[in-house]
Amino acid sequence: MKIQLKDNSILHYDEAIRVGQLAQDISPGLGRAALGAVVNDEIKDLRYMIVDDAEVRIITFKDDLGKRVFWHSASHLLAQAVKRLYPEVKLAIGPAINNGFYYDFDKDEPFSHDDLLDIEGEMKKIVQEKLDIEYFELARKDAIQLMSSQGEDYKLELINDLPEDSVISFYKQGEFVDLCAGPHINNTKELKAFKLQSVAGAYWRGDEKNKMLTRIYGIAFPKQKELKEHLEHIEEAKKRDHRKLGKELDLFTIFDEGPGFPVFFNKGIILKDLLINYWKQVHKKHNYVEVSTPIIMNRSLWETSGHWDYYKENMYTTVIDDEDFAIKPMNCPGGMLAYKNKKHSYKDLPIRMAELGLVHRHEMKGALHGLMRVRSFTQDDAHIFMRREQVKDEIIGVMELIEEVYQKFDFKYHLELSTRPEKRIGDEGDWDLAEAALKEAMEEKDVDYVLNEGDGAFYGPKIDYHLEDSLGRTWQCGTIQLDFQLPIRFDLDYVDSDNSLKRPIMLHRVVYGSIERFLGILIEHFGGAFPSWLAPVQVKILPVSSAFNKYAETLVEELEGSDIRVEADYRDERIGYKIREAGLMKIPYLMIVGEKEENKGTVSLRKHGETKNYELSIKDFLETEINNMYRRL
RNA sequence: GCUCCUAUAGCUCAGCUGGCAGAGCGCUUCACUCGUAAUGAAGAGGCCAGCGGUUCGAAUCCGCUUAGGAGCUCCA
Repeated sequence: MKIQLKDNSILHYDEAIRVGQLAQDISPGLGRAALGAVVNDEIKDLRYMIVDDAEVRIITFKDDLGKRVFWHSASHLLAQAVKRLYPEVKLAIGPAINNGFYYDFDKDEPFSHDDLLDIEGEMKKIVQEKLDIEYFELARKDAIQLMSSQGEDYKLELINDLPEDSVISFYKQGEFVDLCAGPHINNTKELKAFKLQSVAGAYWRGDEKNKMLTRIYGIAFPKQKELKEHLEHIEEAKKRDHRKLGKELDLFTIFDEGPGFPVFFNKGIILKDLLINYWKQVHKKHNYVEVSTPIIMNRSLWETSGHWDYYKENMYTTVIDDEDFAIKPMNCPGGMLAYKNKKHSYKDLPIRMAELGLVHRHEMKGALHGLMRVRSFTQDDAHIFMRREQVKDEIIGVMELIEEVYQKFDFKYHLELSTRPEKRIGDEGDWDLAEAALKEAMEEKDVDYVLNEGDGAFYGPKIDYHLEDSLGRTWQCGTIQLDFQLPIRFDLDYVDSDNSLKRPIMLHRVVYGSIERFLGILIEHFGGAFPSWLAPVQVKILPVSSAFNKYAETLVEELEGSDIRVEADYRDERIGYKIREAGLMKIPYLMIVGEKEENKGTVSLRKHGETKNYELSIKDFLETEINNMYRRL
């Protein structure tokens, strides 16, 4: 007997029986429950069946939901093993995440590396025991009794927070029972390949006022081969780490003498300058004007802006002539002064006032991360002052600018919209207007976004652009934030057509976010092998022996005359050695020159990542390669 | 800031249960004048992150500090 499902998948007899049986057990109140993992003979792929109300769907490990189900079950496997080895440990929560799963435990002594190996061993045993993973429900009273009998205080807290009428569901495998909404795979035997990766601290319910629990992270796959590939992929990704490449490629470093304060070397500065030049070009095109405001300003400015009261622990302060001063953590107050410097007409708006501003913030030391999170960075800021009816178009304009820049670098990114938080200022009408403007802008641009309800700044809602690093961690770079607070605090105005004074609406926005963070992303994105327009050294000339150094010098001059960033390696080293070294520095173009080339007035061109050689003249090189390169600009 | 882990030559790392500080790369010098990813030889280079403790004796064990890493929290 076979059953045909909605998506035309075929189930075999015993699987179908199981579907029928389990479907009966599912309570109507349950959103969905996993019915089990089966191996489809034809597709040879691990599959699960999910009942979504009445609809039966089949998902596989390839689906995002399939992965989450699988990893969630792996987290239960982890918890079961931990409870067997350490019965005194209390369980907190154990969800699937984007790349694996974790489980939070409350344990007096932290887990050591060896403990992880023991736990993995116990997990393997449980897999071999082939325990069915069973679903059941309890009335609130019984659920509380069960969890308190097991001393699971955290689970009790979770149950108590569930709404009165909600179904309280559990999953059971062997002796192990866990409060859980599911779904899960149906038997521990499917969890064939897993690895516990790390131990970390994490606050209970993500609140730093709560107790810090011990979190174990892990990853699991249906097949050993997939696990191996995944772990290899991580190792490869680590080679692209911008901190490692920053050192290897001589771009930047961070000395112990200045934690969080990066030091850029010449090649890093070239990259920064290229980013800045491109930025200026794009902003000019989009009709921005540029200003520059001081790094240090007095206390009264920061009191007006509110930073002195609300942001003080992140600010570096000093005393000059007995007066308090602060080093700016943000550029906006300076921008407000620049706007206020003269009266504005409604005809002047929108004013798009850009500033590459160096800001300093006293970030917590544990938050620092290479160039991604530093204490001193350059924001590619701009403040747009506009009339009410210009808001949506200005937002769209900024979105288009950000897209233009990110596309140039082929970046993968996603958008997040954060709306009004509980603690906020300003009247509801302004919030309505602002949120509507952001939403409309995104709808008009037809972009997907993640909605973070209640996650906006206290002064206004925002759109954030998140970019991925080599390990898939995302970093907020671009942001568009509406702000009602500062125009009021600084009493900004413009003269409207009826000669009345009106308050402009302001938005803050950054495209790169910070030059430093963006550069970090950029380094990891290209793995240090920058496209030729960005490479700090574009061409390296390698004479085969010192007899050809003279010829190399003439080539250097010729290329420099065409504004190519060029170096030559005049050392008495073998050509193979020079090529290897230049290759490790990921220089896009190597020009090898010896007797043959000198006689013909050519070079032997070798492109990064290729072993082929092209013999051509500098003139041809400039006309083909370099023209191509700048055509992409 | 919190939890766990880490710190040995410029870089990457070895150094077992405490007993004279090691390698490769890089650097310097010499020889080779070289044809597409490492020429050979010699040499210099270390208060084993810092401070304290245990010990006859500490790179090694313990504590504190500093810095780094994985997360959490917070943020561009």
